[in-house]
Amino acid sequence: MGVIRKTQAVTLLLDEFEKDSNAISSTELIKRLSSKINKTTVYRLLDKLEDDGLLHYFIDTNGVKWFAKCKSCSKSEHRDVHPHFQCTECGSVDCLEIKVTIPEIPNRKINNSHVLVLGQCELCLH
Amino acid sequence: MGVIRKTQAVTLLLDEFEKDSNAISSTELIKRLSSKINKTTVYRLLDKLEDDGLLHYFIDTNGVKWFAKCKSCSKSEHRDVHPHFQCTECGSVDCLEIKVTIPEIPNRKINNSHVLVLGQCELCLH
DNA sequence: ATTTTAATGCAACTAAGTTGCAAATATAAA
DNA sequence: TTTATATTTGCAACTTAGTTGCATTAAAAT
Repeated sequence: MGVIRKTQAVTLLLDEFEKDSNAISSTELIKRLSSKINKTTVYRLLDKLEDDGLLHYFIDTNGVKWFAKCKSCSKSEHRDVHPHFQCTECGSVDCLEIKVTIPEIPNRKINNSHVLVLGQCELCLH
Repeated sequence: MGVIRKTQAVTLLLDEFEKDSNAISSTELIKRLSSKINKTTVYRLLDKLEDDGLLHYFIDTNGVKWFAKCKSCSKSEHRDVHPHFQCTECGSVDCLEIKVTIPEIPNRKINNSHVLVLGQCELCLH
């Protein structure tokens, strides 16, 4: 897979991630773009852009999928594996620049890890 | 909420967690119990038992909800907040006894964190 | 300008989970 | 032990996220 053509839909979708530096949920994107892009296309593009290493995603505690721009990933590897933070009050999600170390585990091979930190964001702490 | 009566359905559901020391996905539970308990009841009981501190849950990278027994939680707090491991080959999930430390983050209050480690389990490494 | 192939929209579908309500069943009270 | 009360359950219908097949449209290559 992966995006091959720079279509209008690709541009519109990537624009949303330029406007919004935080993560955006797939359903939110579908709402925002509903007048311009069909939801099937949104889902397909998100998949492709993730595949290309332009976006990464993760799933929050409600099962909602969130996407955000990658900073240093490529098609061959998602190097940009960082923790995410979700505010339990306003629900907003963003990427954390911190490093979380997962210890070795006997008899298992660790390939990857997903860390979601829950708490109150800067705004909601007031 | 919370479970008040020790009904047959509660017993059947908890039995599944006695049989299986790993985590079990909600859909798997619904399948296993389909002849005995209605899916609505399964969902409702899982919620209640989670609320009571008998089970905890988390969501995997596919958005599937997994439940497992708690070891030291109570109704007032889920103390048993540990990482989970999912095998990328067979899909099985279990609880890890390791401790993962999340560093402080400026301007945010951390309440909780969810860590999902992905890799190959003991069996799939053979 | 024409051809080729990827991308898109649409409608119909699937699968997970939820809701309202009537019927069943635990538990408490008599 | 029977009766009353309140929780629990099953069912059917619904919601919401995401997927599939296919015909049409739009990039890009020729």
